[in-house]
Amino acid sequence: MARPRSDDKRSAIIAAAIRVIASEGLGAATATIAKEAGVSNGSLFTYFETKADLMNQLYLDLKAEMAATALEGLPTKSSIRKQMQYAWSHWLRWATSSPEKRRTLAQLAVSDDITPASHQAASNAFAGIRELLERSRENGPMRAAPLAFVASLMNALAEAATDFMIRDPANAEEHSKAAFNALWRMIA
Amino acid sequence: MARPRSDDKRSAIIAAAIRVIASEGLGAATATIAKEAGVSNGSLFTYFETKADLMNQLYLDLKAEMAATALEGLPTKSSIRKQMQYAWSHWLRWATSSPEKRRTLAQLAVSDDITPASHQAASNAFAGIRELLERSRENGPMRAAPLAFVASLMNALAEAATDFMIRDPANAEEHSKAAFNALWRMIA
DNA sequence: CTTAGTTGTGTGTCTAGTCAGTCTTTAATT
DNA sequence: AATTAAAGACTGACTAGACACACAACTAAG
Repeated sequence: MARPRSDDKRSAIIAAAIRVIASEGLGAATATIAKEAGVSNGSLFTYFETKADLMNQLYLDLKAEMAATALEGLPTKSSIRKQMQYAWSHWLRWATSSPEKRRTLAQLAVSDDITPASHQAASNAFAGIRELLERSRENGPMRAAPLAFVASLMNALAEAATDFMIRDPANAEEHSKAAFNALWRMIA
Repeated sequence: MARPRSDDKRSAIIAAAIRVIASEGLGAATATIAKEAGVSNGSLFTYFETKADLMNQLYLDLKAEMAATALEGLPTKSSIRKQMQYAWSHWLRWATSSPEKRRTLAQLAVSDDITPASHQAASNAFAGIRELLERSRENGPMRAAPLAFVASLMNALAEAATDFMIRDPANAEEHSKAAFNALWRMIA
């Protein structure tokens, strides 16, 4: 061993990438990200082998943070509906209150250099939410559909609701509730 | 007047762009698109001032085609539910049977160089579908929500269902129906 | 004193858009 | 119908700039 890598620097690069990609899109230069993070161009590549590698790790970090936030403090003793509602509102609150993270995540989600493995891993991070969903729909009209299908629909609703909330922040809370009720009608 | 521009060439460029962007993403070089279209590098720029201009026109063309396909042959005498179901199935059928167009459209939809004006124009192309939606929800639980909000949710469901249908073509028809029923429960 | 992180300049590659010269079409004139 | 002139589309080599990543020199940790 010799000089160790610094977690701070890794975080700084990730944080910088979020800001820069949110404002410039995926075409953002690694040099710009490095500068924003306060490290040299070259150092970025000791923490991330390639730009694509950075993108993939960033994608995972954000997805994991999103899922964790949704489930943090979940009232596991309450009814399944209450639990789902809790996760939903925390999920959308995270997304609307971190617009840069959300913007960046949206870009990454459709990027060609996120590998299938990363998409898979991201989906695993959502296991907790999928479990809630499974219990929510178990007696509902979609009980026979593939869970992954129902999860896609839920995810799509969350994305769309978030977009709308960001565009119309004054009524954000209302939109969140309306979308949850819509989801519940759909699955339960 | 002198030598007129050829509609064929414009179409060839648009068609080539669909193919190339579907396979290489938005980073595709204009030279690649021109070659695929069988025109010279330079000619592309007599039909489209800039690459961004090409992207915007392509986006509009695709959105318009999608909306037109959904409403083509609409049984205007039938119940509103039947009409909506008709539009829904045609919409999803177009998207699943033109995977390159769909892939390209998905890329463009989140691209930074689609102008707000283009997004606006694309939304106008959906006026017919929005009208169906308005009538569908007029006595339903979302009657008080902004129509644009409900439209976003519907659009999100359509996108998600399409993705799933492409990944699991054997059960495509089933997924389409399941998603429509989900939509209907949500709004009507 | 060895190992490995750090730096920033360097480099090879790639790309959007340009341009000088050429070719095609249309319209006017004979 | 034949000739001519003007407009402007067509071409592909070219340019100017950007970018991901390599590297040689240097520095800090153990």
